[in-house]
Amino acid sequence: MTASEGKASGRAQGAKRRPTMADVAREAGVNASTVSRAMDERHPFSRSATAARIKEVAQRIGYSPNPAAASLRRQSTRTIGVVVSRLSDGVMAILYEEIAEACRDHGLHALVAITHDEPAAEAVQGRLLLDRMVDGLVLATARLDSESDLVRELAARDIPYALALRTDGRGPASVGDDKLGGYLAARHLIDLGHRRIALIAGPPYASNPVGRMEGYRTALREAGIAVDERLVRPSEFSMESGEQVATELLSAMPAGERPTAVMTVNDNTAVGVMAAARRLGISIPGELSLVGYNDTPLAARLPIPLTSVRVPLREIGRGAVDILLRSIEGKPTASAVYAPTLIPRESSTSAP
Amino acid sequence: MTASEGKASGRAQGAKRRPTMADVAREAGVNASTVSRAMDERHPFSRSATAARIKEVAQRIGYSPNPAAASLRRQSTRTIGVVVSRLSDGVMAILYEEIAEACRDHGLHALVAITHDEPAAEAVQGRLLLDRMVDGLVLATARLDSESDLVRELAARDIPYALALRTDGRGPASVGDDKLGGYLAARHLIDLGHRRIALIAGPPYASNPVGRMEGYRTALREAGIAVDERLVRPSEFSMESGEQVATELLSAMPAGERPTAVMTVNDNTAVGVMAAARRLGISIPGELSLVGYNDTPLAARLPIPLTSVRVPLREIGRGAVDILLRSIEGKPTASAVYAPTLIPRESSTSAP
DNA sequence: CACGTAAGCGCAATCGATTGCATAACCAGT
DNA sequence: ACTGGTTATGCAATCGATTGCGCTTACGTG
Repeated sequence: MTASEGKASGRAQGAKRRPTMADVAREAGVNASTVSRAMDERHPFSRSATAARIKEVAQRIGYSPNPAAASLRRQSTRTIGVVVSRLSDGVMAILYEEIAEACRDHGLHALVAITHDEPAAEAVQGRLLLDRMVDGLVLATARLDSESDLVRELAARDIPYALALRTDGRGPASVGDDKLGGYLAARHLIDLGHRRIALIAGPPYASNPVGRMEGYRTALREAGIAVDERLVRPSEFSMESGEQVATELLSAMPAGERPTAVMTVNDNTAVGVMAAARRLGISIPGELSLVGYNDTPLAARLPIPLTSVRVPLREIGRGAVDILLRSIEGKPTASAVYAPTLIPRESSTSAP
Repeated sequence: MTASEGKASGRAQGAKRRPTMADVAREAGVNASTVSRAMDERHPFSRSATAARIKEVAQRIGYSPNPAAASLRRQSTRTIGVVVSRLSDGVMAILYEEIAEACRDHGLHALVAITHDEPAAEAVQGRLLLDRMVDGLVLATARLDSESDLVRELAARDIPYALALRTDGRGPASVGDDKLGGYLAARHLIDLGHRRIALIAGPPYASNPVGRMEGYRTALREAGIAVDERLVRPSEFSMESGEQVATELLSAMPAGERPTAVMTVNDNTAVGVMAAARRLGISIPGELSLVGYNDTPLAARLPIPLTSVRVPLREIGRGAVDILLRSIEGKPTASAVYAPTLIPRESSTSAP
């Protein structure tokens, strides 16, 4: 406890009540409404001499506005909600960090809610955020299969929202170009001379695997390679699932027909493939080239550095916030698609 | 846009104004204050027949309380702030998820703020949270070296807080038993017959590396092994740093004196060691046993599954919230320490 | 010099929930 | 029937910032 400094405002009470706008007003000899206007950067008055003096007083007595009071009166919290499946997923975590930073740049705050990948939790968490009076939502949990209850509710209640990272094929979305990413990965392997290229594709309800598969098919078609459907496998996003699917793929196939390359829906799955390959005694990249997706920090540092497709999460996050802001301001919105980049590393090499 | 459904409450105005307590009161034929009491679960009246009827009405017209108004009047937001270094760090992300869930169980909300490991950002982010009127803070950014500006300010302004995961050696903290964890890891390697055990220890400003090193020293002393200080190296927490330090450690040493085992401050660092070993042609676990820390999901799925020390993040997170709640309620607080567990996997085996 | 216009600023209402105080209703005990 | 004691509920003030309305002042122009 520092020795009690003589507070400039000579109030007797020793209590540490948080100063309010009225305190600033009294101290500056103006009305509270003037203080309010002085503090509001969007107001031209806030750049006048009086405003400067008021801000100086505010600074001195340690005033900061009470957001509850402002939200109540303004009927807007300057806060948006972000719904993600989980933060322990590196991609989601980075996406959220970018969204939060973009918000700060726009003078907004962000609240996260987590669904743990349970589809029913989306609506629950979304409503929880709406109860907190958020001005809009960013959803990173969109699915292609069922129309989301939450999205329907948002549309019905006319609440602004934006989809990020994944799309439901309808709403305004900020996403990576999965078709291009899938194409780049496949094309990379084709250029290295591979002809038997497997795809571990992820679940069909997510837009990303679907787009990436399309890109894969396009690249193969372009190169005159017929797609062997046995080499295209669905999976979950996890390492476990990747390992399991890869084990099936690599073991249950006559030696000659075994793929010489695998591309996966994400880096986690690729790690699973590495584990499976090691267990089966298949060397990477000697006998099997491998390409992941997302270029998570892990990819570059794996014992065998992983070729991966880098997704511009920063742009996707900022794009989602931009869409949402336009929507909040009542302007028309359009989806945005950002191009990924292939990062070649040691896990992919020329076909044997 | 779905066709406008006739809202149950027969108000004429087509606008979709959010119903307020006054609406519920009118509909139920009581005063707003009665509605307030009926909704407050801590109030005995909320379990009466009238209360049930009021809640039914609230449900029907789709009322949910406006938290801004409640916070303003109550002078408490029922929200706590959580300061972490980054969410893209798996351990921090899980910790935050657990804290958020613990909060929900207590009817609280959680707000995250991110410092990106910049010491100066802690105070900035903390103040931002305080400006939002959070009722308390959980800090996962404690350092041993400098006394934190933020902690000093919290103490001075008498604002409840709890440290999580890391401690500054002073404030109330909820942490894992790093001394025990370090001991378990070292003991495991000693039991496998290793005598030359290196430690990549992490930076000295964080409490965890320091504790783990202590445990390491205790285990070695107990086994009658003199600590070779050349084998104890500081590092950052990153994979990059792990790889660099491991490269120095493993290459700049006469063959006979090279360690037969390495334990690291976390799994990331261990991945870096794997990369370094592979580059130097040292096989794991054949020539070098490796033990990580934190048991991140990655550890089990690495090409060579990593022996690691599992930290009870759930308990640590909940413990931090418990401490904070007690502090908010004005009760005395005490630090809590939770025991970790060693999870043996393939990366550690008998000494050559 | 008078008048029009705009900027500066005060007044008071307002946002929606909570809570101290007061009144009314009700119950049991004697 | 009366009294002391709950319990249910209404009334009105309150939390702190915002904002429409309108008065005052300053400045520029013909």
